[in-house]
Amino acid sequence: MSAEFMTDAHQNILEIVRVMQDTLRKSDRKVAAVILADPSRFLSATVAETAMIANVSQPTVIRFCAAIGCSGFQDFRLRLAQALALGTPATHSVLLESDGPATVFDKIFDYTITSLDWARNRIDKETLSHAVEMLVAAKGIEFFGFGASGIVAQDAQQKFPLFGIPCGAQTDAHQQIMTASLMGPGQVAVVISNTGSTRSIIEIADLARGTGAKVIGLIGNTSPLMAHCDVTILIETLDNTDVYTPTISRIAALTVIDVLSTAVAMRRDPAQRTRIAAMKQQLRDLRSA
Amino acid sequence: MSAEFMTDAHQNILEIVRVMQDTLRKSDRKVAAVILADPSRFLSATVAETAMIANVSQPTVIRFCAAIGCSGFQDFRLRLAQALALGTPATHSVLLESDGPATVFDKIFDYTITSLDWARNRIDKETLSHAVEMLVAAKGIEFFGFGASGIVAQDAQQKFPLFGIPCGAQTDAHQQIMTASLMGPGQVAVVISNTGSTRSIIEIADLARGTGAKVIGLIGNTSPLMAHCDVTILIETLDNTDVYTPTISRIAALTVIDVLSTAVAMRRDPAQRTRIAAMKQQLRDLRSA
DNA sequence: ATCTTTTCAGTAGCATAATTACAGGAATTC
DNA sequence: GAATTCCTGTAATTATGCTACTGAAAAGAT
Repeated sequence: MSAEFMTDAHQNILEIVRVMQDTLRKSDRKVAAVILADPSRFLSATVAETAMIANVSQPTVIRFCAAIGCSGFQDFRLRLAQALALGTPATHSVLLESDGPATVFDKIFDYTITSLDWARNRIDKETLSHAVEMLVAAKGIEFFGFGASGIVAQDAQQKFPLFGIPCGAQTDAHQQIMTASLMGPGQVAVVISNTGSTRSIIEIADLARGTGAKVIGLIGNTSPLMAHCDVTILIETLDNTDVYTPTISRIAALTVIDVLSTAVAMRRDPAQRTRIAAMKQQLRDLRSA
Repeated sequence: MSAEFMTDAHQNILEIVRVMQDTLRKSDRKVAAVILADPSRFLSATVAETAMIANVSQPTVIRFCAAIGCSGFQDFRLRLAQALALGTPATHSVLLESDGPATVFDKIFDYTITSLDWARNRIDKETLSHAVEMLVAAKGIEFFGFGASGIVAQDAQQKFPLFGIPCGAQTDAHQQIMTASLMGPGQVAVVISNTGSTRSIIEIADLARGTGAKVIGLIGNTSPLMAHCDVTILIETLDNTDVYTPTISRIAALTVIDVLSTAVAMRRDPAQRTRIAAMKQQLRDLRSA
C-alpha cells in the first residue's frame, strides 16, 4: 500500500491523522491528540474552540489542517463528518498483532463498509443494465466460480430460481467443463472470479461462448478474463492480499448478486411474486416458534 | 414510519429534504430542488454560492436550513457531508416497481452499507471475544446452516482451515445430524441461522452439546435457538422480509465470520503464516497472467 | 561554545462568510 | 376591498476563518 494512497482525498481523515501523528509539529500533535480522543466533539467546534481545547493558538489549528492535507478548517470538518458518518471512531484499518477481538471486529467492519462504498462508486451501471437485460431474457443460467467465488455462485443459484429462472452453480472443475460445454443459445453463463486470471475459468467462459450461450463476467480486477465475456461487471474493491486481510471481494460480489437478482425479478412477470409468497409461508411452517 | 422519526437528527438529511420538499415555502423549494439535483456540489459551497445557484437571496438559504431542522447553514453542510459519506445521493430506500437497474443498484448498496453499520453498532463484543477463545482452543470446528446460512457455513469452512484448524460445513439435514452426533469434547459447533427458530437447527445444537462439544450460535434474531447455545453472537440487521428485499443478514454474518477467523488466526501460532504464504503462492501459479 | 540558519508558534489584523433586523410586497382572509 | 399574515429581498452586524508578521526556539556550522 503506497504512501500516496494514505493521503488520498477519499481516505478516512481520522486514519490520516492517526498515521501522520508522529510526523507532525509538536503543537500540531496536541491538536491531533485531542481530536483522536473524542472526534465527534469537533464536529460543531470552531477554530477558536478547537484551539482552546488543544491549548494552542488558532493559527496552529489552521496549520494543523494544512499539515494533514486539508485545504482549510472547513474542509477538515467536512471530512471529519464523513469519517464519523461511516461510524469509525478512531479505528485503524491496519491490523496489529496486539489487537484484541473487539478491535479486530471494529477494523474489519470499518474496512468492509468502506470497501463496499468504494465498489459502489466505481461500478459501471450501464454494463449492469446490460447484464440485467441478458438475464431477463435467459432461458437458463449457470454460475461458475472457484473458492470464494464458488460461494458467490452458490448464493446466486439460491436466489435466482426464486424468480422463476432455472439455474445451477458449478464449483467443481470437471462439473464446470461438462456443464459449460452443454449450454446453448438462449442460456447465460455467469463466470465469477476475483482475480480474473485463473486459467480454468477463462476456459469455461470460452467453452460456454462456443455453444452460443452468452457470458457475463463478475470480476474483481482488470484482467484477461474480461476479453472472454460478452459483458463484464467490474467490482473494484480495496482488497489488499495480506495474510490477515479478509477477502472483501466476495462481499461486494454478493451484493451485486443481490442487485442483479432483484432487478431481474422486478422485470419479470409479477405473478412470480405470489408464488414466492407461498414458498416463504412454507418456510415459516418449518419453524417452531 | 412516524413523523418524529423523519425529523430525527440522525436521519439522512437528503431524505428529510426530499420528504419535506412539498411543505416548504416557494423559495425554499428552489433551494431544495438544486440541492437534490446535485448534492455533492454543495459540500464546499458557501451561503452566497448556494443562493446564487438557487436564484434566491442569502437569507432564504438560511431560512431553508432552519425549515428542514438544521440549526444553521454550517449544521446543514455537516449533515449533508454525513449523508453523502454513506453514499446515498437522494435515493429512497424502498424499491419501487418503476426503478431501473441503476436505481436498484444504488438502493441495495445503500441499504447494505447502512445495515452493516447497524449491525456493527449492535453486536456484543464480549460474547465475540468468548467465541474467539472457544475457537482458538478448539481441536475441530463444524459449521451448520441451511439455505443462505448454509452459504455462510461453507464460507467459514473455506476460511478457517487456512489457519490450521480442521473444520467442516454441513448444509444437508441428514449430514448435519450425523456429524453433530459424532462430535465430542474439545470440538466446537457453530450453528448459523438468521431466524434462530428453524426447528432442525435447534436439534443440531442439542445433539452437538450432548456429545460434550461446545456450541456457538450466529443468529440474526432474538430467538429460541439462543437458549441451546453456549455462546450466542446476535447479528442484528435491518432485514425486512419483503419479497424484493435482499437478505442482508448473510452479508453481516459473513463479515462476522471474517472477524472470527481473523481474530482466531492472530491468536494462534505465527508459524501458520508462512504456510499460508506458501499456499497463496501455489494459488498464484494456477493463474495465467 | 558561539554564531547563523531554519523552523516553529503566537499576536494582531484582515477578509470573508454567516446571521440578524428591517421593510416592501404578495398572498390570504374576513 | 381592507386588513392581516406570511414571504422574500436589501442592508447592516457579527463572528469566523485565515494571513502577515514577529519573536522565540531548535538545529547546524564554524
